[in-house]
Amino acid sequence: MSTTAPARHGPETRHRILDAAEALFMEHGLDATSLRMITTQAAVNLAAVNYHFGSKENLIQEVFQRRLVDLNRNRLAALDKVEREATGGRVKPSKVLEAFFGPALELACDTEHGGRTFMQLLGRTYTDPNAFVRKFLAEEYAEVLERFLGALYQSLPGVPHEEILWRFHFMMGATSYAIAGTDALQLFAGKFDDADPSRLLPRLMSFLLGGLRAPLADFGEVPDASLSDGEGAKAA
Amino acid sequence: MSTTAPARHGPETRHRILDAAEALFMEHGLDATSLRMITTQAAVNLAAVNYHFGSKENLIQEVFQRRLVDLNRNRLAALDKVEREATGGRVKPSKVLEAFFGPALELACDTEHGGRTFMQLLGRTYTDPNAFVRKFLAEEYAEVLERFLGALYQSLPGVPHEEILWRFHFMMGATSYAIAGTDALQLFAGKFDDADPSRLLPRLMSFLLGGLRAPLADFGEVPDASLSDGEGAKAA
DNA sequence: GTCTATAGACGGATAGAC
DNA sequence: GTCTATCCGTCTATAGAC
Repeated sequence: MSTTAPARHGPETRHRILDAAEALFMEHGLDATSLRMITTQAAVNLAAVNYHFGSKENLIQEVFQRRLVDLNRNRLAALDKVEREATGGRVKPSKVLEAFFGPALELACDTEHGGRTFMQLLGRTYTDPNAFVRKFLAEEYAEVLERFLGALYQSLPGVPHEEILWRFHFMMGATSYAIAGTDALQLFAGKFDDADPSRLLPRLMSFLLGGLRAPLADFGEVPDASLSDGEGAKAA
Repeated sequence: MSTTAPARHGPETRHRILDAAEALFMEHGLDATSLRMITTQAAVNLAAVNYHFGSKENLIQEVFQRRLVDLNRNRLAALDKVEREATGGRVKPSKVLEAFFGPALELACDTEHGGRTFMQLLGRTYTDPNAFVRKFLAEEYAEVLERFLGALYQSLPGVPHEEILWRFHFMMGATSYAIAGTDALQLFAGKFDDADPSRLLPRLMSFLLGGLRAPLADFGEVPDASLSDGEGAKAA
């Protein structure tokens, strides 16, 4: 076919390893997934992992980076768009939320190419005890978080930044659980009539916006207007 | 001292193992914590774990049960009280939330006797990939969940049960992250001026109530009154 | 680039003396 | 109840032939 005897599965092997690792990490967790499980499922040789990635830690890192780079780029692009189209320079909090959580939920709806699997994995990894993983995720998120927090500060003038920080934290928690736990967690097993992730977006957005704009607990002097959006939570 | 040469550390050894296990499970995760790490920290012999608990799985189970039994009993007692004191048989949603999340946050404030450690551990364990752990937690929660969901259904008449289910899911997610992630997660590292868990309660309650009572995304025909509490979120 | 074989460390669990 | 010593399995990573 080609010039010289080609390497049988050059870049293909890498992808198969990454795909298998992603699925198994989701199913069993980072720690409990061995390289042997990964290479078996990927139908490649055990040594291929260390050849292509050097170590399990590097493999983990690449599994996350592969998807996170796109996801966070989409988020920043969405925020750019929202800020460009803001009427009178005033960005609505709901628009900021949609720019951040929308792309994540969109990815979580992709059951065809593993996007859903990845988002479930990501959600539970935020609280992974492994220090290396947490540090890596924090670095990967630093820029996006900075941008979105800044946008929220501006869109909610008069609200203490610390309060916004907390609520953003709460919102990430609610979202992560909603994605990671829908069919993984057994607490609500059999209770959801409808686990379709595409119907999650409007539900979640409504909840998040309600929480974000709730009356402040300790700062009664802040006028309600600064917490308002000008419109109610709306379906997508 | 006593009659015959007594067993040197009868029940004490059990407690030391449980305490050490709790702390180490929190710090490193269930999987990454070896029995050797536990027995070293507890200053007991390696074989003591299998003597007292039979297996690592049983040890894990007892670590959780020890605290969960009390926590869930407190929750049910708080709900009983709320239902007894309800004016006109109508229980406010905010009271139901306080009965469920109040005892959890109270325990999370106990830094003296490991309550905080346990709640951080519990928060991340909800999404643990280990099927055994998830199944066990689900069973431990079944009764409480049933009772609280029923109370919420009654306190929010006209709101579809499925919607309440989802919002309860969101609320548990927000709470778990708030507790588990405050100093474990690095995403917001250095950003919180005040990580004092005792100040978390009013912040979180306000957020949760705002989310629970947010306008419904898909069911615009429900009157606002059914989502209202009669009072705003209030500080603790 | 792919493979086999194995090194070297660590895991949970147990047998049996005390 | 406590301890030492050990079995046996699995893990990551690597060396070296092809």
